[in-house]
Amino acid sequence: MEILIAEDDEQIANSLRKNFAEDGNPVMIAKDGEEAIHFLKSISFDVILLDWRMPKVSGIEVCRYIRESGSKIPIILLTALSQVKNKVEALNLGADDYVTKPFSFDELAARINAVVRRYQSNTNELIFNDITLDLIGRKVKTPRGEIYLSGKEFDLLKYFILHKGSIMSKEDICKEVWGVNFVPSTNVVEATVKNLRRKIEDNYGKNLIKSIYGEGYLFIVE
Amino acid sequence: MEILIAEDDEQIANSLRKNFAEDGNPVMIAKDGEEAIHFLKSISFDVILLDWRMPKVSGIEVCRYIRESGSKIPIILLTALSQVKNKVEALNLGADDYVTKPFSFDELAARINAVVRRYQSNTNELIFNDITLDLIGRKVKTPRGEIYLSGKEFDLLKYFILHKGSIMSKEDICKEVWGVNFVPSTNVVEATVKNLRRKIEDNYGKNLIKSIYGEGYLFIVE
DNA sequence: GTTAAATATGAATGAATTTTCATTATTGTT
DNA sequence: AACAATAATGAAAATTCATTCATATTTAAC
Repeated sequence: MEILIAEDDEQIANSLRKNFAEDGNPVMIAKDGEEAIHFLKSISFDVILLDWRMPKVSGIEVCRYIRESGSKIPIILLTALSQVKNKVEALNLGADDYVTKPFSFDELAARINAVVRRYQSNTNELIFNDITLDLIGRKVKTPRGEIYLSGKEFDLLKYFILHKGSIMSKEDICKEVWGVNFVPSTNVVEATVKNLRRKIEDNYGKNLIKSIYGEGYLFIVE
Repeated sequence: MEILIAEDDEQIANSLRKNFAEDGNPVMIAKDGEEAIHFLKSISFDVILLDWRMPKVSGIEVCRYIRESGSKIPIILLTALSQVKNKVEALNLGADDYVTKPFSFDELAARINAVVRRYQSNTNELIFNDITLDLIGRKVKTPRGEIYLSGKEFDLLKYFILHKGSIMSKEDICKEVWGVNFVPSTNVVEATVKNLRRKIEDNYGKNLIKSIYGEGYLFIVE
């Protein structure tokens, strides 16, 4: 999880960096609000921690800037200002949480997780290795570009990825993808699997959809 | 905003109810965790406030129950337990925030807003009056049932609702819905508007898509 | 290896969707 | 009111999609 910390107190910043590093989370430190905005323009983070009082541009201004630019990235204010009016201002401006110094690192970490979990659980992307399904735009992105799938193919791939690693019977596939409680007497499923295979395996290079004789299909996860 | 409060201390519960009522938010009070779960089964809320220590079923158990049942509804723990380990436990279990008693009502209200805002901004539904677009399932629900829209019609309606109340030029519509940076020499847009009008206005009864001569279209919001 | 069941495939069909076009209606301007 | 520009409409054409069918291939069990 990539974390951006905007904090002018070097001691606090480094202590945080050390703690996050122990959990395996890379941290980038901006020494003021201006630098934070600069970083945000080119790098993408999972969460942003902002001190309120900083040189040049304050944390609350950075928060306002981020939300006005349309980004929904999780923001946590991390400041010594403990007055209710400050908290209310920050939260109403679009901050997701407000933690007052001094704080426990464990609590901060838990709050970050809560906020990031909520953010990510609601993203409309389904990611498998380097295949990304945009569930709203109904597009499939891979490092080699976009694959164009028809409606049924997209639904089927979505079902496969959601149930990757376990065998999916044709009954279940028909129920979910075709909305019928029986396996059609024809071979629509096989035919659609065929077309889907052609499109994604051409792009991906290797076999992803395995047939399990007599049982169904298996989307391979290594 | 419908709020469920699970709190066995009647005084606190009633004080909260009064405060929320002043802001125009209806509140339901459960006197223990069991009652909270009972309410949750039949009524839908926008946010849930849980006391930790309660008779029969504790708040943390209610929280666990809600998340295990698959619901993503915002949950705030509201308790006297101020230890970090309690906060961490609750947040890791799926709570969105943790507020310790005594607390400022204004801060609580701001935290509720933050959590609900994040929840709602990420739902995959676009709601306009009593028309609901399911952006993932690509279905349109109205009180009279489902309307079936074709792909382009759905995209167009989505664009209209997202930009309701302001005039949309054909250039912008073409860019967003058809993915082209010019207005086609033919009248695809008008033709699709026609079909969309037929389908939703039949169902809705009144004119929703207004043509602005020489400028574009306007989705009416009263 | 043979066999029967299951799955894969290419091509064809049929259905739905998107787009086009010719015509009619509406709007704002003079 | 007449005109020109813009928008609406119905129906046809073109395209895309989902499904079917006949045939080929693969699989597991004997």
